[in-house]
Amino acid sequence: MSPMEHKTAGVPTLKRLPLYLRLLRRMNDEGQKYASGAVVARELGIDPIVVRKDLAITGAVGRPRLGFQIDEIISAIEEFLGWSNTTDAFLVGVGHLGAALLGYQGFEQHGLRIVAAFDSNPDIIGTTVHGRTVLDVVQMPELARLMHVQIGVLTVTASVAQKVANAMVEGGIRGIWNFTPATLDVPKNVILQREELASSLAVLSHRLLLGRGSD
Amino acid sequence: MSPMEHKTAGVPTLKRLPLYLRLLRRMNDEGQKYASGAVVARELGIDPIVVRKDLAITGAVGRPRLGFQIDEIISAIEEFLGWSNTTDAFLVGVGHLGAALLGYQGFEQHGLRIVAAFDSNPDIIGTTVHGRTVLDVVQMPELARLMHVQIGVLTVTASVAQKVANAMVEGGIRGIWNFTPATLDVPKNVILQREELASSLAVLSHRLLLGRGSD
DNA sequence: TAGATTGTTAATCGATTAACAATC
DNA sequence: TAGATTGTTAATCGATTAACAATC
Repeated sequence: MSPMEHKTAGVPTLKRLPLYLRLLRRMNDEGQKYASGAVVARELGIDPIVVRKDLAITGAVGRPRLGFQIDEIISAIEEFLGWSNTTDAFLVGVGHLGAALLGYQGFEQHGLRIVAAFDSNPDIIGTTVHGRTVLDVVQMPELARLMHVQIGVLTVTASVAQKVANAMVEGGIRGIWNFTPATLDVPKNVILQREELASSLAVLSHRLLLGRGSD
Repeated sequence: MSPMEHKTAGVPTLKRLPLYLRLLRRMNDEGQKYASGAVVARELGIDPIVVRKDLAITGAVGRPRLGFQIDEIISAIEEFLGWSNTTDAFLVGVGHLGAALLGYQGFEQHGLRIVAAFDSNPDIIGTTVHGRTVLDVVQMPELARLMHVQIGVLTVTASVAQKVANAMVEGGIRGIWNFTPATLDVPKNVILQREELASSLAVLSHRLLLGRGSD
């Protein structure tokens, strides 16, 4: 009940919160003042009880008959995820995927600002990709320390992933968003988030094989 | 026990299977003949009991003391995921992300071959991206039917996602890999796999906020 | 008041973890 | 034989689903 206390949520809940947030922001843009968990559930095709439990964990309080005041529930979710203030991030590896992520405008709405991009390829260093000059990766750890960068986005080839991850840790980076297939070894206090396309594809492939839809 | 019977696996298991597969292929390339679940577990930082259960579901049989014969276990996982034969896919939306996915060589190892790319932008139609000429999206449904394409990779902007998804369904596509933030409405027999970067980021952000590492 | 929605408590389900017998 | 590993059975944990009282 203390104001700054932070409940911990399960991974399934955390993964659903951004979906609610996106919908609620849209409803807010449309000028609506209240949103009920029931409506959110219907719109997203999620069980209403799940929505209620998820929203409850953010600490938001709804009103029977009306639902949640939209600006309040949006703030509650943002606070809970740490998205009320943007966190600075470095991106290392400006290949196709890295460039695509640099070009994605939506991250700021999710509390992430990629403030600089790095590569080791001399042909890429010095070029400008989506408004950011690509710097030499050797400068990365020092700059990370200087700028107190918290998150590293890792879009290099698998063979150098561990080396770059080490450099990120050296630079004081606390969370690594790993888009490579490499299994990384980092100190226990560093948070790893793996983005595994193969895993998603496996779920799709297996379901396709079973021939069962989204029921 | 019938030869073509297919057990159904939970999502967590399905997401881990590609990790095992990648490691086992590498061990195979290194000339190893046997791999124990224990070694796989150690290498990937996963509980050995989980690995044993996951491998068991593919139908593979190991030998005490030795482990699994590598070529057999690789085949078992591939069969289970439907990755022993590649499935043809169409990609629609050749923006930054679409181009990045077209450039990714690894999909064939995961049973996916993107055989054609489509867009609606006249400036992009006709250009060649990573060896594939971009076609007009109006041709997509007809070609999908003709070529019996099973999977559609959706990398368009959110505002046209539903329309393109409808066209994919019209073309007989059975599984849609949705890289847009849109919530899609498709017939029950069509399988949706959503790739939600915001969800991954939410998990990372929340953990960062709690200050707890990967323990 | 009547009715829809919240928030909580209980029941069910599935995944993870633990324990151990079987096997080579 | 001894010992490592498989495969199975049981226990625990957490998430989902169900039921219902409280509230505006």
